[in-house]
Amino acid sequence: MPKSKERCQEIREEMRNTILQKSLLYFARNGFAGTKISDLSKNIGIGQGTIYIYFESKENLFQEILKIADSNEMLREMKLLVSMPISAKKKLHMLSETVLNRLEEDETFAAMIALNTQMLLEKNEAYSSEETTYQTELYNCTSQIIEQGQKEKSMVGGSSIKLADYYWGVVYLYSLKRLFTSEYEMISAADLERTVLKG
Amino acid sequence: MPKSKERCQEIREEMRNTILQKSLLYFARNGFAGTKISDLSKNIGIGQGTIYIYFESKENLFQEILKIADSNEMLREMKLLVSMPISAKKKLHMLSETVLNRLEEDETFAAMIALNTQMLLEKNEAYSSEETTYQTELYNCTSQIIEQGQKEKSMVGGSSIKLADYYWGVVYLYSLKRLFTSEYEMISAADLERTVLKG
Amino acid sequence: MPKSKERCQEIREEMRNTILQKSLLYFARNGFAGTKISDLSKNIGIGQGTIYIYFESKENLFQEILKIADSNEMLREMKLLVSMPISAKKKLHMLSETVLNRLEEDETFAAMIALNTQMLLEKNEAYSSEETTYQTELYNCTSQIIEQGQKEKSMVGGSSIKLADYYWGVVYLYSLKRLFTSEYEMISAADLERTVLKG
Amino acid sequence: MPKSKERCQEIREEMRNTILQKSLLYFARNGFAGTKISDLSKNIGIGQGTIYIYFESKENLFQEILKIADSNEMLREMKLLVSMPISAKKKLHMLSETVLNRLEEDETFAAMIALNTQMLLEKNEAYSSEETTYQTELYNCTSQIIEQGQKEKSMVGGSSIKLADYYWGVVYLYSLKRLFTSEYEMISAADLERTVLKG
DNA sequence: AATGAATGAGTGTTCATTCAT
DNA sequence: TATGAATGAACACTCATTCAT
Repeated sequence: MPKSKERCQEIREEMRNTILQKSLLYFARNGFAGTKISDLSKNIGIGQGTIYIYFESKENLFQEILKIADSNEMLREMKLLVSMPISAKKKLHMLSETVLNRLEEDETFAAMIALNTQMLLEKNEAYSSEETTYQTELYNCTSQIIEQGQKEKSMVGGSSIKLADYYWGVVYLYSLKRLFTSEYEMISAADLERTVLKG
Repeated sequence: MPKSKERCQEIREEMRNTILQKSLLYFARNGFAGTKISDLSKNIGIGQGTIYIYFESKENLFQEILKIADSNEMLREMKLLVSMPISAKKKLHMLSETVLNRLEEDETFAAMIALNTQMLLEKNEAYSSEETTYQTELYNCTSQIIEQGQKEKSMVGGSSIKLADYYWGVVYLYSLKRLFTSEYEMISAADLERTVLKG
Repeated sequence: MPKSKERCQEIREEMRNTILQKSLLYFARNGFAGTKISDLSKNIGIGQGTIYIYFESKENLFQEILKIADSNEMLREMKLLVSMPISAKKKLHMLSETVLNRLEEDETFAAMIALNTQMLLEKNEAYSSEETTYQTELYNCTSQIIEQGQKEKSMVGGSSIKLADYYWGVVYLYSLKRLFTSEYEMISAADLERTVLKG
Repeated sequence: MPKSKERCQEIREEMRNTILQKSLLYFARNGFAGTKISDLSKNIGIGQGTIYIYFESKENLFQEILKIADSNEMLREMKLLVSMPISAKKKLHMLSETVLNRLEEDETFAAMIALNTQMLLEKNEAYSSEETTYQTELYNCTSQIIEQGQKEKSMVGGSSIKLADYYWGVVYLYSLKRLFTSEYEMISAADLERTVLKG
C-alpha cells in the first residue's frame, strides 16, 4: 500500500491542523491557565489522549499555536505594500481595509492577532521570547509607512514605532471584541487610520 | 479595653483592603485562572489561610475586587465635566489628561480599568452581569461629550456610543501596557483624542 | 467494538461498586470526619482522583453509601416472615438466627446496620432525613411480630415499638463489636431474643 | 495577698473543669475527628486560645477527658454492692436502677459511658490502652454478680464475662440514645435486667 | 489570663498526563 | 490511531496551634 502510507500521513496532518486551529480560538478566548485539556478536547470533538499523540504537552501545544500565529502570511503582503509606489496614506488605507476585513471574516485571524499581541505584551515565561520576529517585522513595516507619511505630511509626528504600536494596539482591541462580543460593532477603516493620520 | 475593640475593627478593615488592593493587581496581571492562592498570598506577604478569614473563596475575592473596580470615583468627576460650560474639545482634553496621568501614576487605576473592561468584554459567568452600571454610565457621559463635539463640528460623525467605546478601548489598551510592560511608552493625550477628534 | 461499549459500562459499574463497598466499611469504622480520602483511596487500592470520577464529593460518596445501606434486601425477607402462619416466638427466632448469621459472615452487613442505626440516632444534617423509610419499616415489621407475641403471651408487655427499637439496638451493638473488635464474642440468638421474650 | 494566690488557683481549676465537662459532652456527641476546636470553644463560650492554656493539644484534652470518664465513682459503689449479703437478682436490680437513673438525670454520665465503651470497642491509637482498668474492673464486678446469680439459678448460663459485656453494651446503647435523641424512650430496669436474667 | 487573627501543615478536589484497550 | 478511565502532583480550602495584644 504505497498510497495508504502517504494518505495516512495526510490524515495525521489534517488532524494536527484541526487541533491547532480549534485550540487557537480556545486559547485566545480562555487564556492558557483558563484552558482545560478536557474542555478543549470536548470542544474539538476528540478524546483527551488524542491531543497527546500530536503534541507533547499543553505547554507544547500552546507554543505551536503561537508559532503559527506568529508566521502568518500577512507579513509578506505588508512587505509588498511597503515597496509599492503609492502614497503612505493610500498604503495605510489598503492595510486597514485588509486587516479589518479579515478580522470580520476570519475569527482565526482575530485569535492570531490576540495571542500575538498578548505574547508581546506579557513577554513572560509562558511565551518563548525568540518567536516575536514576525510581530516586530510587522511593526517595522508599519513604522516605515508611517515615516513615509510623516515626510508626506499626511501623518502625525512623533516616534513612528510608538505610532505603529498604537495602530496595531487598536487592531488588537477589535480582535478582542471580535472574539468575545457576540454583537460587536466593528470599527471603520477611517476610525483606525485616525490613530496616525493628521486631520 | 474600649479602644481595643474599635482599633481591632480598624485593623481588620485595613487587612481586608490590603488584600483587595494587592489582589486587584495580581488578578489583573494573571487573570482569574492564572492566579494561585499560594502565589497571591506570598505576593501580599500573608499566610494562605488569612485570605479565607476575609473572603469566602477565591471566586468571592475576585467578585469583591470587581465590585471595587466598578465603583471608583472617576464617574463623579465625569458627570461634573459633562455639565461644565466649555467646549467638548476642551472637555475631552481634560478627561484625556486626567485619565492618562492617573494611568501613569497609579497602577491600581490601570488594574481597575483593565478588569472592568475585561468584565464588559467577556460578559460571562465569571463576572456578575449586574455590576456594570458604572462602566455603562462612564460610556454614556463620554458619548454625551462626543455628541456635543459633533454639534460643535470638532468631532467625527457616527454613533457616539461606538466612538466612546473606541476611546475607552484605547484607554484599556494602555492600561494593559502599564500593567504588563516594564518600559512602555505611554500614549499622549493628543493621540488618545484623535480617536474621536476631527483633524 | 460492540462488545467494548457495554463491557466498558460494566467495568464502570464494577468500580463504582468496589468503591461503595470498601468505603462502606471504612466510613462505618472511622466515621465521616475520621475518614480521609487519601487513606480511603489507599485502602481501596486506587488513586485519589478515581473516587471523584464516580462521586462528586466525599459528602456525596457518603450519601450514596447511606442509600445502599438503607435499601438492603433484609426488609423483603422481614415482610415475608411477618406474614407466615407461625408463632411469633418462632418468627423471632428465625429472624435472630438470620441476622446473627449474616452479622458473623458478612462484615458489610454489619457496616450497613451500623451506619443505618447511627443515621437514625443522630438524625442530623449529615444524614438525609428522608432516607430512613427502610429502617422505619424494619422496625414496624418487628413490632408487628412483637405484638403477635404479646397476644400469644410469649413476649413481654409494653410499647412494641420501644421493644423493637431495643431489639435492633442490640443488633447494632454487636455490629459495632463485629466491626471494631478482632476477637469479639458474638451474642447467641437466645441472648438476643431475651430482649423481648418472657422467661 | 496570700488569699489571692489560692483563689487564683481555684479559678484556674474551675475553668479547667468547665472545659473538661463541656468537652466531654461535645466529644461524646461528635467524636474526636468530628470536633473542631473553633466549634468546641464557641460551645463552651471561651476563646480558642484559652483551651491551649489548660491543655497542650486537642489530643491531650481528649486524653484528659478519657481519664476522668475512666475514674468515676461508680466503681466504688459497685464493689460495695458486690460484697453486700443480698441475692444477685437484687444486686442486679439495684445496679440497673442506679445506672438508668443517673443516665436519665446526668447527661455527663451518659457521655462518660459512651466514650468509655467506645474506647474499649475501638482500642486503637486514639485511646491510651492502659487506661481501661476501671472499665475492666466494672466488668469484673458485674460478672461476679452474674456468677452469683448463676449459682442462685436466677440468671442465664454461659460466660459471665460475655454476659457482663452484653449488660453494659445495652447501657452504652441507651447512653447513645440519651446523647443523640431529643425525645428518646428510656429502657426500663426490667428490660435491662432481662439481658442476664432467667425468665 | 483570655482573646481571636494569623499561620501553614494537612485535607478535599482538580486536571495534565498516561496507558490499557 | 483514538479513547477515556486512572493517576498523582498541584491547587483550593480547613483547622489545630501560636502569639501579639
